[in-house]
Amino acid sequence: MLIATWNVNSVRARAGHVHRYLTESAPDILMLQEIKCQAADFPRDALPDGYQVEILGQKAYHGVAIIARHPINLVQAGLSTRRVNESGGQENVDESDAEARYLEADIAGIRVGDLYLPNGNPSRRTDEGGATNSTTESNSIKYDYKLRWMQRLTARAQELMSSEKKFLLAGDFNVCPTARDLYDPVGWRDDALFRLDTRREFRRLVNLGLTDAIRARYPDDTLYSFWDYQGGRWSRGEGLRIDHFLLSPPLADRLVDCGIDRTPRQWEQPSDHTPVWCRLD
Amino acid sequence: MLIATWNVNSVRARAGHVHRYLTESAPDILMLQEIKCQAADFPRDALPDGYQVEILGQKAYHGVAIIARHPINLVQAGLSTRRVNESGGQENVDESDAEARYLEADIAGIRVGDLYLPNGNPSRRTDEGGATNSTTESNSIKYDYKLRWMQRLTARAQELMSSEKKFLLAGDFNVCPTARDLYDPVGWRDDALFRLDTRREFRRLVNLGLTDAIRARYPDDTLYSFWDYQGGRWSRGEGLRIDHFLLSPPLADRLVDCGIDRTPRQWEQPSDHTPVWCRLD
DNA sequence: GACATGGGAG
DNA sequence: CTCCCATGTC
Repeated sequence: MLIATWNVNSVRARAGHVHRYLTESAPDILMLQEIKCQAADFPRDALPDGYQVEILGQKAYHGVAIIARHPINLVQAGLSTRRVNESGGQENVDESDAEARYLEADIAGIRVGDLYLPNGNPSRRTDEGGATNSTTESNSIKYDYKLRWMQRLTARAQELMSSEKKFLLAGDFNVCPTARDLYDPVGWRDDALFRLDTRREFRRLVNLGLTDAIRARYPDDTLYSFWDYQGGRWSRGEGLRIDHFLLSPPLADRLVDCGIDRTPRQWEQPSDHTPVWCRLD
Repeated sequence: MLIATWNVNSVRARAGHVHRYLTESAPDILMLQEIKCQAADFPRDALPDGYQVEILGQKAYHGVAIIARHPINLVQAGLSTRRVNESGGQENVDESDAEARYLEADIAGIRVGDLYLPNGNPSRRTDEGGATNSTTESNSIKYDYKLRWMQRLTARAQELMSSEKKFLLAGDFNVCPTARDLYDPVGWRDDALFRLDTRREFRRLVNLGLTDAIRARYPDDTLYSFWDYQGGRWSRGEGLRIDHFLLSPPLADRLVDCGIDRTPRQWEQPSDHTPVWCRLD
């Protein structure tokens, strides 16, 4: 069972890449982030024969999709616990569902959560004083939103830990878990992707008992999954590891191999992210 | 000597097409219209080895360029007679030079004028009366500008007829000379490309003694050089003949063959125009 | 319908 | 740097 995750930075701009990746790597499941379109605009011709797709989309931004060769049984879209009842009753939409960032499904006996965690920058709110030029620093609205979103994700993971046997969370977490996971830890000290508060919240999640597959398999390697378009980061080899697979204990036991496939980052007009994959027996 | 003209509708969007056309058809001279960029942004990699280019560009709209395998000796950019003097003295810019639409050069002993004539639509100004709902029709500002531009072009052609032996004018004239030159003469009766005033002004130009090469070679054929993107005009075969070669008498005598090459209109993401070409001995 | 622009986002 | 959108031209 081969499972992959990929932030494609617009599935319409990258339909050819998605088709090529599915054809050449033939994953059983591919979880996409930042599809940047509504479900109706998802390019179906990106899917080779035999693949199906479930989509949580919105206009212009965010958006996640799960592509698989097995039937996809949708469990929930969004992170809120309350769902719409069948008689059209009250839906209690969590703040974390305002944007299309989370899709959960059962596929071939595995529960998968596909997520696109908020970036959170700018991290600090800067109130500029007039003549004094004084600045007071507090968390920005966007950073607070990120932290709350992470808390909601952790709550969901907690539910899954209690109730489910086999599940994984994969996607673009927008978190560098440790200083080894980015090219310039000092320069990024205050960035929402690496701030101590971010890493602490990520550790809370992992400490539920999840396994960061890539780091478990390669404890000491420098591995990145994202290289900014700006500043020639790819050619300088300056990236971040922010796309992750978190495996629940029974799936961690089934981990055969995993890796980061840098090939698609070298294709024409690539996404700034490249696929991360896991093979389970 | 093979000479071609092509409205490319953005040379940056069509750099690959221009390169392919130059490679496959190998014209000695290619005159482009609607390059839609400043000279500095012209994609030089559109030129195969051995070709050079002279550009009159501006931001976003219009813009003409002459590409050739022979040295290009620029004569003038724009239609005004007065030029900048070398000591930086007064330049008398004609109204017709406000937009980048005309470039004239000597190449291999031939004077060529590359032009992108104003479209002129909307043709009529409509003053809506309030309660009465009356409308008075007079020429629009854009149509008047087109007619004046044509008059200035005719004046330039008159100068060339008097002083020069061999010259041609080629480009996007935005004029259907006769009812045979568009798919729906009745429907287009009032359009700036086919209005009687437009055709009359075009005839004044031709009547200086110029030869409309395509029509001279194919007196009775239905031939188009432009098919609107909208309404599936290409697939319906509904076009306009608005791109022309006008030859002065000595060049008309040297006309070996000419045609409209519909191939590039069938390439991926094509221009709405296709190249028109002439072979002179 | 397919270019251009400028602004917002990452 | 490379997407998205809205508006404007033809």
